Parts: sequence; structure tokens; C-alpha cells
Amino acid sequence: MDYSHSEIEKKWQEHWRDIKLANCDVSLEKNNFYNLCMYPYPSGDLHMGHIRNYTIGDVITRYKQKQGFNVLSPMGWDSFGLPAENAAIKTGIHPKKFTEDRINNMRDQIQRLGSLYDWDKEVAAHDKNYYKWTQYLFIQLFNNDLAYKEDAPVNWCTSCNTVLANEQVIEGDCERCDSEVIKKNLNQWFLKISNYSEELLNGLDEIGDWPENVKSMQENWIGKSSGVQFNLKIDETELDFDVFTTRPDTLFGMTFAVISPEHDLMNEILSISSNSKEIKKYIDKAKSKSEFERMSITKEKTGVDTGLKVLNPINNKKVPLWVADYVLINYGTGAIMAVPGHDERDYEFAKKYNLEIVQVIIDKDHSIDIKEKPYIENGVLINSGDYDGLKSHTDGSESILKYLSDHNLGEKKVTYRLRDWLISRQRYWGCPIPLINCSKCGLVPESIQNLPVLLPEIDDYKNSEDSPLAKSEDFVTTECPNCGSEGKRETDTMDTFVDSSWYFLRYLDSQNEKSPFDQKIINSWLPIDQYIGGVEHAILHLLYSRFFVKALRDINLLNVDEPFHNLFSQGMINFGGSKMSKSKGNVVDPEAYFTTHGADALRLYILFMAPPSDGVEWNDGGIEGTKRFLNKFWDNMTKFSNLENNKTNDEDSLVRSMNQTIFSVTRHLEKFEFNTGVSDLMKANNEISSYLNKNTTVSKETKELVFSSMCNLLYPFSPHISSEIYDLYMNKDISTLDWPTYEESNLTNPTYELVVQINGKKKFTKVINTGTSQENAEEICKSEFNLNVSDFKKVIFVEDKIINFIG
RNA sequence: GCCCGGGUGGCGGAAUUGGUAGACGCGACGGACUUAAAAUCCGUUAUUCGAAAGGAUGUGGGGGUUCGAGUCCCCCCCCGGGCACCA
Repeated sequence: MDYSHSEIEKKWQEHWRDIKLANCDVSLEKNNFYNLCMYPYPSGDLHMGHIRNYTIGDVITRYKQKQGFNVLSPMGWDSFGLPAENAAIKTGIHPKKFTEDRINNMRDQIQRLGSLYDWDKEVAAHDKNYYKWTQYLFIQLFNNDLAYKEDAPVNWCTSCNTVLANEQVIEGDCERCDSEVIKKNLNQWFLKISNYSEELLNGLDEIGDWPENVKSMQENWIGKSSGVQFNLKIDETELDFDVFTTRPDTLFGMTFAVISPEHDLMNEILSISSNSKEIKKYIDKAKSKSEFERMSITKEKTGVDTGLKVLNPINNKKVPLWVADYVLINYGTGAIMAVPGHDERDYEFAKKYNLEIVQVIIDKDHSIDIKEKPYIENGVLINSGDYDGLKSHTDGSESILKYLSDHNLGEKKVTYRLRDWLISRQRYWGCPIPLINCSKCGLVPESIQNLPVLLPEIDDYKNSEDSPLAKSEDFVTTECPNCGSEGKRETDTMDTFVDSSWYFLRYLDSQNEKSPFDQKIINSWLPIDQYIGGVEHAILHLLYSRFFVKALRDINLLNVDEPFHNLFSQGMINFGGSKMSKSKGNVVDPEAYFTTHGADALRLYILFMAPPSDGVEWNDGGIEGTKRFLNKFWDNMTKFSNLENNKTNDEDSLVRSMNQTIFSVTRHLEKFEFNTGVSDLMKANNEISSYLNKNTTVSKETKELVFSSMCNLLYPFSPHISSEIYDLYMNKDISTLDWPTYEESNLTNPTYELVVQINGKKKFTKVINTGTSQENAEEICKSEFNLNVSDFKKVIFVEDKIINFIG
């Protein structure tokens, strides 16, 4: 029989609201647990990814509540961003109205899932009471030299008409719209995340429980590399430049040097090079190439000889200096020593342009042939003067480094791939950057009492090169807060990742009108005990937020090193082989399942279908199974409540089964193994079915045990039905019960099936008493299977498991 | 190329420290109930040989350690994700 889920779910959701089950008093200082699901972009409709995220989060919330924690579980909206603006361009609906309609719709849907959120603390990035403080924090960063404006070659999406962060360029294309990204020189705002490269990297070792893959993605992204930086002088000039290498041991193998076309020294080189016409042409060509073309590996390397020579600092050998765009301006020093004998890229280049190739490392068996391909492994130095015979990777490197540093030519150096975070966006629907260009004082932050700098009303959201905000004369023209003379406002808005880098701080004090947050509360509640969200945010959001918190710590706004202690990344839910998205038309709408199967069944299925960290293909059939389980559970409990009060012989095993289920579900919950937790409950339900098939009575104690354990254990997964059943038959609100505990003595079955092996192969099984000794087991094997210990060389006995006769 | 994951029935997936591989669910098949169907209930379901009893094979492939390997070690293949002309 189908139980009436719609009615029940509505009833309990109202009840939880009435008793304020989700409301958290953050002023308490004991037993706090901050459980956070990533706040969503308000796309308007909940998709299966959200359902998965918020179900996992709610399991944790309810489980931790039952363990006596004061759980904070807030929800809010990442509500700035492109879609609202694109919709405004298309339909004329104001982005604010558009966004808020969608938020309202989505909030309703989230509530139908039955998850507990403290809505009193709700935040929305686009709310002026929120972005006021985003601006405030930005000004603090600016005042502490952590925000700066600079001309820089930036990634420009030709379709979105805006700048993108490096992180938002995927294989040369825009992360959002897949259009081509080109390079452009623009004056842009940056946050100095690179100041924190080392700390962001080291923090990964000290952080709590994070998925390995996320840590490794962040490590890759930060891209630490240790080596040596040294100076190269251009022969017969006063010019010199630095190069960075991780292989100082190959210094004698340098047969040319390469400088990036964008290098600062290029103007001087052009003025003295005999080949300046060619170089100029080459530079212009490199500039016009897209980022992707430049980066493409398949592309053949190109370059131009400058005609100039540089001096190898260790032996004064003169080698040619080339310009080539395979050397990137924003890594290392933008120039390299080229060692074609021991570097693949230099090798390719040298082959193409017929440059000298010298071998300076030889392997143990002297078997390598540098004429075929470069040798990039370690070995022993040759052709390296006094250094011949040294091991390349240890003594060789160190000795050559010592020479360079002793002669003040170079030093040990660490470089990072991570670059500063570009946050300017030439878009309307974002947080305005609260800076003013004063004709006298230069760049000046808006005064704090004038915040927020409100988004102006404009008629036309379309942007060309300039941000749409530039269209509002009233907005742009203002007074300098310093000297009162005429100033012009910045017209760019911030990357929405700035909004999401601190929302979890605002939750704790979302109504505060005097400051972004209360430092005391933050320090007692952070780091967040459990953060849960999609693996797609492994780098961007998580790295930015970590940086933000460290920066705020250093300017004394809080005292926390890492925002997220434990992180859980759920896998993505796919449909028809690819990620669900509206544009692909492969969205499975959760809304329908609320009606047909109910929130409880949907929650249960999404937990049951796979380990939550795995990506998974959506499959309709499975949800029938979980609904079937809930129906059966309902029926079983109804029947069970009607059993007469009289103890039976089957009860002991039922009691054991309950204890085992408590033990197992608890263990699985602790390890985020929800799929197996659900299967434990299904198993237990089957036990109850078979008890009901055989018995018509049960003792009062066992009846109560079955109700309290089953409803309690099911409660985090499917809270409505478990609340209803417990209320119906035990007259109590299950949410008020503590998490159940098991009795150690009731976990073990009195008998087990002994596996009898001969030479490691299973031959027989026999049910015997738990705890049977080897001696007795051998006796049993003799009488049952005619196995005599004396006929075998050896007998291996593992208590309560196997006996193995070897002969 | 480098760095992380992962590979188990028709399918999703289970298997503390090495100890009965395939829990739980889906699907399929058979039966009960029904005029019939749906729903529900009961049973079967890794492959293969066999009428059966029973045997053999089996966790991507190949070696190894062990009384015993899905689990540990070495080599290889494939899939997913991240990074990638990073010097």
C-alpha cells in the first residue's frame, strides 16, 4: 500500500518550522557544528545535483543534532552573475526582479525536500545589505596592498564581452559559453592571491579531511617548482636578464637562450638588434594569436634570432639569443637558458633552426644517443669542466648552484604557476568595485559611510568594451571622498567568486549593520566543520575562499587559518552520458518526483544509488525500489504495532539485528557511506518482514526497540515518514530522541557458519557455536567430514571464520 | 607527458585488519492472488559442464608473496578527472 507522502511531508515540514528545529543560536559556545552546503546560483529550478548536495547535508545536520550538537545549517544565494543580465538584454526584465523571482521559486523547492535550513540567516550576494560588505572587504584588501590595478594581458571572451580569470578559461575557450578567448591588454583589478601560494599549498597538509583528488587539483594549480634563477648578460651591451631553471646541472649544455616576445627587455633589444625588423614582425604576430593557439602543443615552435649573444656565466661561452613564443611571459622570468640536449622543447626548437646540441649528462650504461632525442633523466655530468663525473641531480646541481651564488650570479628560487586573481568584470549584474579615480588624489576608496556603492539603474545592459555601468553618467561622476574634487567611479563589477569567498562568514551574523561579521562569533565557529558541495568547485571557489580567509586574518578581521575543516565533494549526476544541463535538454526534473514518489523516496534513492563521491548516471528504475521499501516499512510498522504483547523465541535474533543495524548505520554515516547505510536499513526491514511472517506477538520492550531504532536510523535519510510512524505508534516526536546506541553484547550471533577448507579451497560448511576453539572445531570436522588432523601437514584455524587443512 | 581516482554479475553497487566474492537494490524468470492486468506476496537469478548429486572457472591482463589475494608487491592495458610548451 502506498502511504500518502504528500500529506505527511507537508505536515512535518510545517511542524519543524513551528518548533524552529533548524534555528541555531550562534551565541552558544559549546558543542557547535557548522554544517554547510555550497550556496546555489539561483537558476530557478532545482536539479538532481542540488538534491544530492542538500540531501547529504541534511543527513549530516539531523545526525549531528541527534548527537547533541548545536548545528548551524544555513542557506543562501550566489545571486550575481551573467544569466540574469543576459535575460535582461533579451526580455527587458530587470535583473533584480528576474533573480528574486527565481530565488523565491527555488526556495520553495528546497523546502519541499524537507532539509533543515536556518532561513533566518539567509544571505543573497545581490542584496545591497550583502554587497555593501563585499565592497567593505574589498576596500580593506585595497588598503592593505592586497588589491591592485594593473595593465595586463587578459583573457577576453568575445561572446560574453568580458574579462575572464585564468581559471575560467578552459582549453582556450570560455568556461561559460565555449566561445573563443582572446588576449587583450586592459587595466584591471587583481587580488594578490600569489602572496599566499606557499601557505595555500602547505595548508593542504594541515587541513582536515579533504578528498585527495581535490587536494591534488589545488596542488597542481598552485604549481610549485623549485630551481635556480640566474642572470645572463648580453654580450657587448649593458643589458642583462634573469632566467629560471629547475635543472642547473645542465648549465654547460646551454647552446642558446630564449626570451619571450612580451619581455620587458624587448624594446632595448629591438633598438640594437640587426634583425629588429624580423623581430618586430614576429612580436606582432604572436600578439594576434589567441591564447589557445599560443599554448597549443601540437603547434610547431617558431622564433627569430636576435643576432645578439649571451654569455654562459659558468664558462663565458657565447651563445645566440632568440625570441620565441614557446617561452611564456607569465611563468618564471619570461626567459630561459635553452639546453636542447636535455629538454624536449629546446630540442625541438634546436632541430628546427639547426642550433647546436651538446650532451652534458650521460646515463649509467652510456647507452643514450642524444642525436635521436633529448635525455631528460638524471645521470652523470660530462662536458662540464670541473664538474664532470658529478651526479646530475644531487652534487652536480648543488655545485653549480654554489658557483652561481658564490659569484653573485644567481640563487635558489621557487616559482609558482598560480597567478594573481583577476576580478574585474565588464558586466552589470555584479558587485560594483567601490573605488574612485580622483583627478587629484588618484585611486581612492569610497568612504565606508557611503557604502554600498549601489548598482545604478540603466536602460541598456548590453556591453561593448566598457562595462554597462559606464553608461550611467550619474553613477560615474562623483566626488572624491578625500578632497571633494571631481572623481570618476570604477565601472567594472567584481567576479562573483568574490561574493562566494566570504558568504559563509556572513551567515553567522547576517543582519549585522555595523560590520560584515562579528569577529568573536567567527573565531568560535570557524573553521566550518563540514563543507559539502560539487567537485566542480575543487579549484576556483575553494582556493579563492581559502585565500580570502587568510587575507582577512592578516588584516586582523578574524583569526582563522582555513575556512573549511572537512570537505566532502559529491560526484556529478549525469543523464544520457553527459552532465545535465538545460541547454542540452537532458534535465531530470526533481519536482515531478516530489509528487509521484515523495521527497523521502527521492532522498533515499539519491543516497542509495551510488557512493556519494562517485559520479553517477540517473536511472529512473531505482527510485521505484526505494519507494517500495518505504511502503513496505510503513506496512511492517503498522503490523508490528498491532502485535499482541507476548515474548517469542524469534525475538532475540530480531533484537540482535536491531543492534547490528545501529552499529552498522552509524559506522557508515561517519564515513559518508550513505548507500550502504540505506542497504542496512533495507536488510533490517527484511528481518522485520520475516519476523512478522512467523509471529503474531512480541514483547513490549522489543516492540519499542524496533520502533525507536528503525525510525531513528531512518530519520536522517527520510525524516518525514520516520517522524510520522514514530508519532503514530509511539506518540513522540522522533527529532527529540538521541541517536540510538547499541549493546556490544548484542552484536554477535550465537552461531556462525564455519568454512572448512582443504588446501585453501572451500569444501564444506558447518554451523557451529561462536567462539568454538580450534580443538573442538577439529573434532567437529572429524566426526562430520571424516577429516583427521593427523592426515595433514598443518591446520590453520581462524576463530569464527575458517579452518583450513593443508596436506 | 605528469598528478589523482577507478576497472567486481544483465545493471547500480557490497565485501573491518588478507579468511565463504557478488550484501542491498534494479531488471529478468517462475509461482501465488485476480475473470484479467497492475499492485502485493513467495521463490530463482555470476559463468560453465552435468538429469542430478557434484565439479570447474571467475573481481581488466600477466607474474609474484601467502595455507589462503577483489584486498599486498611488480609489470602492462583500459576508463574518468585534473594539469600541461610551467623551463
